Amino acid sequence: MPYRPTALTRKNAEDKRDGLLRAARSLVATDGFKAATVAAIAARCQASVGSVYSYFDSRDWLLAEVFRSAASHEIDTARVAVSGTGRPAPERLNALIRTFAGRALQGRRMAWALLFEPVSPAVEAERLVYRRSYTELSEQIIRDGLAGGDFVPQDPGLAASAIMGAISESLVGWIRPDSPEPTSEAQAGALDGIRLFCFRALGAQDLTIGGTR
Amino acid sequence: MPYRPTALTRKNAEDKRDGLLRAARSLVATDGFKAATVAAIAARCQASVGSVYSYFDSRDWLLAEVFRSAASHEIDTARVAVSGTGRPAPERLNALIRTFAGRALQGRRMAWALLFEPVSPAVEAERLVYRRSYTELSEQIIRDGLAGGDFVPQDPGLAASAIMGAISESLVGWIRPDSPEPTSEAQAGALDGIRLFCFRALGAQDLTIGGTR
DNA sequence: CGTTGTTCTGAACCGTGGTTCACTCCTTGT
DNA sequence: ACAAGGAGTGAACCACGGTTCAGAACAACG
Repeated sequence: MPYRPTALTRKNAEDKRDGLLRAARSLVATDGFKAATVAAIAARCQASVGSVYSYFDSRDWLLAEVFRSAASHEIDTARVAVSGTGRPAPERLNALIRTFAGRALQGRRMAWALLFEPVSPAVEAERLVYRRSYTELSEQIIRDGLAGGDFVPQDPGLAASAIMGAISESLVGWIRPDSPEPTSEAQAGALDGIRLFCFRALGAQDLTIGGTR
Repeated sequence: MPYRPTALTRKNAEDKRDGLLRAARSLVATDGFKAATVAAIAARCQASVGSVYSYFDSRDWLLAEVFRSAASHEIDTARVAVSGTGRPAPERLNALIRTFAGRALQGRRMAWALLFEPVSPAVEAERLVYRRSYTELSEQIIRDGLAGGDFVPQDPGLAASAIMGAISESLVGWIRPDSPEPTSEAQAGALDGIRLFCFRALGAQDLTIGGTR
């Protein structure tokens, strides 16, 4: 029954919307999509459940937007890391692996949410484009490497999928919600193992190209 | 209100239980765990919802048992396919890939259910041991191959995970519920691509060892 | 047949969390 | 001041499917 909003009209509507979005995102980053109930999101903003629905059509849309924003941030980061068509493909692939796996190990809960947590179909659709973006990034690098003779001939699409799968599966043990925080040595070791695995799989001649650093 | 059971007392209790299990399994094989509601399972056996609970403690347990039985059948098949400690590791790895991927492409809906469909935590726990079994199978082969000098030195655990991930991810596009049935040529092509990818990743010298057939 | 014990039945119940909407509170215009 | 209108509120609503349980249906036995 109290009415608290401190001098904000629809001028601040965008702010409010962003606030809800940020609240939801923070909940997801901490405890996954499951925990981002409408009630919890509203509570974070001292808002009411009902008001959420004046900014979003449904919880699904809200969460889809959260996913989209978080995912596109990840993708953008990766895209920057692998950019530079002139750079050697192995080096760029290494950058992709380092960025993808490194960031996942940093923000484990969010990575889990983005990659593995069961979500509603609406959010799953976003995940599909997210994964596909990564795979396409990888595929382009492989194509370039193929053209430059860095890798042995193969189907770039299949290779890209397999590589993303290999990385994901290697990661899943580390970022599973109830798994203990890995030591940084363990992380480095895993990361290097993944890199070697992928480089060998692609048939890169020099496994140290675009090496550890 | 009618009472239909045709002359069956608790002597046939096991049969009835099996019937429910089989009904559930068939529903899962057709439409996934989601579709295996208690009501649907009961209906398949001309049983009532309530009677299901005289054979199973809960739906979760029932589905966990369905998962266990289906999964262990898969694992057993794979175990047989890769058996023979004397056989060369590359050949055994190839058998694993062929069995795993081939069977998944055969029974796509069931493979989807076992590998990817979102399920309750109780069933997810079963999935964990299922995946782990496959990974261990793969890991053992890699260890043997390492000992025999078939593969280049590497962490067998990491390699096993990565390989399972590579296979799974390469498969997911083909067995996703709404994806079209792939032609057998496409299947063969994908399978061969996966095999080459894995062999290269492990650093097998002769990629044709344990080859297409 | 009655009695007793067992199994089956399915409508009602329940927990959960997204969604709605009649109402309240505040701001703005006159 | 007061009316109009927009924003916020949260309890009630709803959908869904798993779970329960009081009673019906049946078989076995005397």
